[in-house]
Amino acid sequence: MLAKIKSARDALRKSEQKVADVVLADPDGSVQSSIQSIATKASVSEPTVIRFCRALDCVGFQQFKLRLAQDLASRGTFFYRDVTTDDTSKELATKIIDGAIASMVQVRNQLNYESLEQAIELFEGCDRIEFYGSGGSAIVAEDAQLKFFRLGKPAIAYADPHIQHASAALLDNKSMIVAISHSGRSKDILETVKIAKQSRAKVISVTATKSPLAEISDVNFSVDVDEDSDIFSPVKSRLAQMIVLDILAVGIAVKGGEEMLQQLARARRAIDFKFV
Amino acid sequence: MLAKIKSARDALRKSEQKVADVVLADPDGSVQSSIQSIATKASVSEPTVIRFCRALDCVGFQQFKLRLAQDLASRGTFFYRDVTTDDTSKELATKIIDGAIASMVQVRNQLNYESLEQAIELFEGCDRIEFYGSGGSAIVAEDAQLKFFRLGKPAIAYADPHIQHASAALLDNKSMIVAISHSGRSKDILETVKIAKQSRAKVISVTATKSPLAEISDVNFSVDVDEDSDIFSPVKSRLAQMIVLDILAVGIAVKGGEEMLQQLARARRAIDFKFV
DNA sequence: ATGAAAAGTAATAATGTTACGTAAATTGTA
DNA sequence: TACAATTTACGTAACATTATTACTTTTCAT
Repeated sequence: MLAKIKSARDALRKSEQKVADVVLADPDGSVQSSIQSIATKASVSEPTVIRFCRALDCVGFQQFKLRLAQDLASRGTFFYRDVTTDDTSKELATKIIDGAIASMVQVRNQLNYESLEQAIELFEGCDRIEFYGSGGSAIVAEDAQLKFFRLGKPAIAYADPHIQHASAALLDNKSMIVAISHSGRSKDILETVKIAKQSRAKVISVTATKSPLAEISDVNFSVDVDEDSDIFSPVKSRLAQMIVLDILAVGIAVKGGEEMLQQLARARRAIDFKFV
Repeated sequence: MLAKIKSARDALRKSEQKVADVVLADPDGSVQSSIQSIATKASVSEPTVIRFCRALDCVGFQQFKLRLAQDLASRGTFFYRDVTTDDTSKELATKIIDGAIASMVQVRNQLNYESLEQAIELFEGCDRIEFYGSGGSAIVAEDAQLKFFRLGKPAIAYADPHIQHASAALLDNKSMIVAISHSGRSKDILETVKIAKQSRAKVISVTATKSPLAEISDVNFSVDVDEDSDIFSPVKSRLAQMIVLDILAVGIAVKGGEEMLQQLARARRAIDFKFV
C-alpha cells in the first residue's frame, strides 16, 4: 500500500497529493487517525480524503486504513532492508529472499479480486491472447505465454515494440492483450495499447496504480513495488508480476472445469519423452 | 491477536465468549464487519462487543479491528494447500501466493552458501557466461541474462537445444555456463553440458538435488519443489530458480564494489528516455 | 466567457460509545 | 433453606463521533 501510494502520488489531484504526503510522512500515525484529523493535517476537506482513498482502489476510508495497517504489519515481519556491500553471502541471500517474500505478501494484500473475475470473464469471450512487455517485463510476458497457451487458445508474447505495434493493429474485438510494465509509463507500450484499443481488443494491464497504462486499460492489476530497493536487481517486481499472471491463469483453468484439467494433463504428458 | 483471543476465551463472560467464537470462526470476515453485524452474528448487543474488545486490552472496536487485521496480514503460516476447483478467487490467490512463499522459504533454508561463494569465485575467473534452459527454464535463463550482462561481461541465453550444443562446443576454459532445469533429467540439457565440459567450461547448475545434471556440474544450487502441486501451473520452481540466480548476481555485484555499482546505475539511466 | 474538473460546505447516514436500568447471579444472614 | 443485599452481567436507548453523499463554489483551461 505504501508503495502503491508512492507510485500513484503523481497521478493524483493537487489536494489529494497533500493527503498522500501526510500519510507517507507518518503511516503508523495515520492508521490510527480519523478522517478528520488527516484532513486537518493535510489542510484539505474530509471528502478529499475519501476521494484519495477511492483513487487507491479502496471503497472507503475504513478499508484504506485496514489495508495500510496490513501493509505496515507485513513490513515488520520481513524486513526488506537493502543489501549493502559488506553483507556476508548469507545475509545477502536472506535479505533478497525476504524482500521477495515481502513483495509477495504485498501482492496478496492488495490484489483486486473484482479485477480478477472481470479478467477471467473477458478471457472467456476471446479467442486469442497476446502478451506485450519490454525489458524485464518481456520475461514475464514470455512466462505468461507458456502458461496461457496450455489453456487451449492461441497465446503469443512479443518483446519488440515494432512487432507489438504491427500485431496490435491486426487484432479484433475477440482478442485480449495483456500489457506488462513496471512503471506503466513506457512510451512504447502505451502506443501499443492505443493501437490495440483502436482494434477493439480487450486490454488487461499489470502495472503501477494510476499510471498512464493503468488508466487506459479495461482491467488493471496493480503491482506496486518500491523502486529504491531495485538498484542491484529488479527481481521483485518481476516476481510479483509473474505471480499475478499465474493467479489469472489458474483462475481461468479452474473456471474451465474438468475439461481444461485434462487438457493441462495432456500438455504435460506431451513432453515426457524429453527426460531420461 | 488470534492466539490472544483463544487463550482469553475461557476467562471471558458468557456473551463475550459468543463474540470470541464468531471472530475466531471467521477472522477475515470480521475485520471487515461493523460492530453491528458482529453483534447480530453472535446474538448479543453492541456494547457487549465493545466490552469484548476492552477485555482484550483494546481501547475500542476500531483498535481491535486494526490489530486483528495486522495479525492476519503477518500470520506466517504459508502452508501450501493444493488449489481445488471449488475455490473462490480469493482462496485461489491466497493458496498460490502462499505456495510461492513457501517455496522461497525453502530456498532460504536449503541454499548452500559454499556453492554461492564458489560460483562467485568461478565467475571472476571467466570472461563470458552463457545460460541454458528449455521450456519453463528458458524464461529463467533469459531473466538471468538480463541481470548478468549488466555486470560487465558478455552474457547470453539460449533456449534452443541445437544452438545450445553449437554454442557449448565453442566455449573455452574462461567460459562459464549455467544450466537451468527443473528436473535435471532433460536429455537435451545433459547433452549440452557434456559438450561444454569437453570445451573445459565451468558448469554451474540450478536444478534438483542428486539429479544427473547436478552430478556432472562443478557447482550445483539445489532447487527442489514439489512436483504434485504443479498440475495447474509450474510457477513455483521458476520463481525459486530466479531468486537463486538473483542472489548470485547480487553477490557478484556486491563483490565488485563501488565500480560495479556505478556500472549498474549507468545501465539504468540509459533507458530513462523511454518513459513519459 | 464558458464549460469541465477540482475542491469545499453542509446535510445525512452509519457507526461506535456512554449512561443508565434491569435481570441474573452471588453472597451473607436469619 | 429462604430471603434479602450486593455485585456482576447484559441490554436499551440516547448520544457522540465519524464517514459519506449531495450539492455549491471555486479554479483552471480553452
